[in-house]
Amino acid sequence: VDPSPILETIAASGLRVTGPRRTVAVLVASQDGHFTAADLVAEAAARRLRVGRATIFRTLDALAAVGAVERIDLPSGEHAYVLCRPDDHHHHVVCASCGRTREVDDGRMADVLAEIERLTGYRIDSHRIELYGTCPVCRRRATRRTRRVGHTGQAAGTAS
Amino acid sequence: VDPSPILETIAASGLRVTGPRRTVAVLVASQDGHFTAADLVAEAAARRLRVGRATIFRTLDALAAVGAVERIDLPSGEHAYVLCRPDDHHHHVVCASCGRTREVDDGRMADVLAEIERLTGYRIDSHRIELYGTCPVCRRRATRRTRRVGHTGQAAGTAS
DNA sequence: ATTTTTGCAAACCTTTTGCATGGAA
DNA sequence: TTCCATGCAAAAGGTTTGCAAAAAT
Repeated sequence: VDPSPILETIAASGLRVTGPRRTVAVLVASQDGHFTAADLVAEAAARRLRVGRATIFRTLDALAAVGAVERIDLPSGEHAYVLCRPDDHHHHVVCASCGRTREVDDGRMADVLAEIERLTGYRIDSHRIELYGTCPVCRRRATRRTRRVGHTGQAAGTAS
Repeated sequence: VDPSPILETIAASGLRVTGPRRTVAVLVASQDGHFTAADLVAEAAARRLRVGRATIFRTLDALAAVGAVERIDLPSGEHAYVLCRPDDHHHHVVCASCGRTREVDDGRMADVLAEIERLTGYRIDSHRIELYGTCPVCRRRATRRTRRVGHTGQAAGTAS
């Protein structure tokens, strides 16, 4: 994918567009699905792109702050990131099998939240909604395998 | 609060009810709002209850596995736990100011998820939904303070 | 010029693990 | 008596930080 939008977001936020940040943007743009800071460190090493580990962490923080990526927590508790469009409000569905994510928009979620505010008296300032499942591709694969060997697939962990 | 339900859940799950686990149950039951493993370690030390750090981590894992507590991730990325009724499906609203949590039930969330499955083709196996906001008590406090000094309160971070 | 950013390495924090001992069922 | 659970201390991760040098505006 093209890293330019990430760099534009950085520039638009008044942050400096530096060499290392370009590198991180390229790495982020080339991920497909979610990725951890460690993934980027490893891939930078593999591609012989020299960026300090601290810079990767700091850049990911900055990107999350400006909305170019979102920090998510996998059911395992690992911290991961996903690339996303900065603008509108959305959530991610994460495939437990291949890690690919897909954005879904807020939809009627807002109504549900409004009702919860009414019921509890809390003012809800922010929320974190992460959905885990199996994407169509992996599902098809799993089905095929099931037919052959009776493999039942896997269920992800947390269901809060 | 009363730690007995926690111990009963442990027993009902075929785990052993041991001294250290009783201690952890008491600590958990006395938390109000969310708490981290470190909180329990600190409080155990303060109350001069001798439990190994590893045991606290292991017991929290076990409690989460049997549904006596739920592991959540705060907007800051910290791992925390909240006490909860094991049985039915629910979510937590966490007060960003005082940390108190309140359970809300699934409600129409299930419908929303079903629609998302339809739209994306993903099969959703599990989800993690955490809501952050301000509870009625803190909200009142914040308002009072605002009137006096123009304090604007705080917004939590992540809004996925 | 000025201010931000980087890289490195060390520091920090949280969580896990090996293993011998102790305790529940 | 037989496993399961504990404690300790060490190890393992993951993330942050201080600081001098380098780069961006």
